Amino acid sequence: MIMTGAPLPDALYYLRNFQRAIQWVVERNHDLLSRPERQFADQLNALPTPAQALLARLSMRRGVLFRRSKIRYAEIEPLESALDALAEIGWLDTRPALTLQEVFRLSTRAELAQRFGDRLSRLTKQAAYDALIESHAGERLFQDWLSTDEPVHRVSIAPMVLQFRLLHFGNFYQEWHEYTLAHLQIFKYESVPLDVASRPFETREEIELFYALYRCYEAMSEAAELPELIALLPKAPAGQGWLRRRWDRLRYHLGQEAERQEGAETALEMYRDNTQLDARVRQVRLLECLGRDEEALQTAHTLLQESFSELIVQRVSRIVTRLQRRQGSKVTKRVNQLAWASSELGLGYESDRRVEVLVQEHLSRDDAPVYYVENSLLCSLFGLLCWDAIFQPVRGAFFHPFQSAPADMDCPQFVARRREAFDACLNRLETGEHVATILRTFAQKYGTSAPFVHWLALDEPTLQLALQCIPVEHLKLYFARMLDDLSENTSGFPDLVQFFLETRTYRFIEVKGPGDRVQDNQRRWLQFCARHQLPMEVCQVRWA
DNA sequence: TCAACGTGTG
DNA sequence: TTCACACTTTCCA
DNA sequence: GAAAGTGTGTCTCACACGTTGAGC
Ligand SMILES: [Mn+2]
Ligand SMILES: [Mn+2]
Repeated sequence: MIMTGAPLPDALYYLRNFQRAIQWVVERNHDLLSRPERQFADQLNALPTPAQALLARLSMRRGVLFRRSKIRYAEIEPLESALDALAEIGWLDTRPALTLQEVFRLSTRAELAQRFGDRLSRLTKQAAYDALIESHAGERLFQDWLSTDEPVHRVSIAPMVLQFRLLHFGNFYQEWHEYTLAHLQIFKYESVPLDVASRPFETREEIELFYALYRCYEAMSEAAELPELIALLPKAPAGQGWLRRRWDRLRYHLGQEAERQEGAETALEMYRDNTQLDARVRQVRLLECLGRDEEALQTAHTLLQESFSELIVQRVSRIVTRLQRRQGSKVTKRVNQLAWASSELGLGYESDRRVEVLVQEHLSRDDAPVYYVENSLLCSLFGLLCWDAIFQPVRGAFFHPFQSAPADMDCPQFVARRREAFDACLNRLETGEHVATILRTFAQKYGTSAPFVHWLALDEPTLQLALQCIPVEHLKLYFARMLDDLSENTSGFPDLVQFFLETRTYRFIEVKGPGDRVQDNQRRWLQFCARHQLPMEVCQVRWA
């Protein structure tokens, strides 16, 4: 009997997490699960604990093939019976046939050299593989490839485990480790109430669609040919949810790939009726490049009528101006462009330091410190103030405990769906509660993964200073514009901010070295600030 | 021999 | 699983 | 000035341990 005072650490912590995750999926997807999927969950429960633990362990490792000598866990004993239990129900193939490639992945150079000759030791593993693959096609047992007694096992149930992972997280990039990492507070997530109706997929078709989109993306990253990619593109999804946006994004990328592969017509097909505005702009641009001016103008005007986005106006009117000039017709006058403040500064060139830092040091004074913040300051203030709105438990937005953002963040209706909550947050600017709210959220949620908030870029004193020096009227203007379009207006903030302690004022400074120019999103902020008399200026640096 | 890299772990 | 920004070249009016 | 392509610094969990491959 062990009489130690300290509680023993749970050696099977990972199994508890694995079981909890599987259970999570079963509870929420009763109507969606196929018979084999339900059977998997039941069979898992029925397995002896060591066998369950072994499957959990192997599922968290990379790949599906493991050498017997690499499977060894202090808490899983006897290992043989755990292996047998998994093999018995067909979840583990104890004698899989392997390709040469798989053998290479599983073996060290020394072992391969012993089998294939010493000349291999002068080559890299990859070069040796390339030399051998011609003469060593086909599949064989590991013991037949190398002269060894050691077996290799394949986790043949892996696709099922992957399916449950997808049904749990709604993506492929999060893994079972999330449970451990969150438990250890290495990853911190906001806790949002989740009921049994919270799940990433509503229909079987949506699940299939996700796989299809994934396969198509994979093929694209492996530089597949255009016809193959188009064949992999699934049909338009029925709904308008997050999968539709992913589908449109995929089509946008496919269009770009098509342009690279000289498939202009295919590209146009991808951009047409695309709900991603990027794609529509690209459609106009491509028509312009093809010399189809009438179509381009037509599409441009439709787009400008449909969209109130400044980014669209900015990019499309540039194209329209060129088209009109080319056609010899009258060029529609641009709306008056307001000028922003701009100054010049001569500095000594230092190759090893960024120009932003040079300007920061040059301008910084004891009573007027300068910080290099770019987007981090205003975005963080916004994220901290609107924390409750962002993490409001809107139906369908949260479906597992490890989300750093609501699932519909990139949806155009994101703000509209939470209008009241956002208004309530912004209203704190009216009542003066915003300072307390921001500081409290900073202290309480520090490190919690969240959109807009850059924890490491800020500390409390800087936050305090910013809130003292930036008038609340200004914050209202900045935040209102950000809320107008979160995807377009949460970048492009200037490099530097300077706080004047005596007067409790501030200014933003965008640094431009020689050869650098104001970008589109920076220009939009500069114009907005010029229009509302907000202190944002450009500092042109020349090497003196 | 050793730095760089990959993998597994809590 | 990027993303935002800077830096570069090229083309055009 | 505009467009397109490329590069860079960020995101990095920290740590232990084994493997790899180039230089000695
Ligand atoms: Mn910058
Ligand atoms: Mn800059």
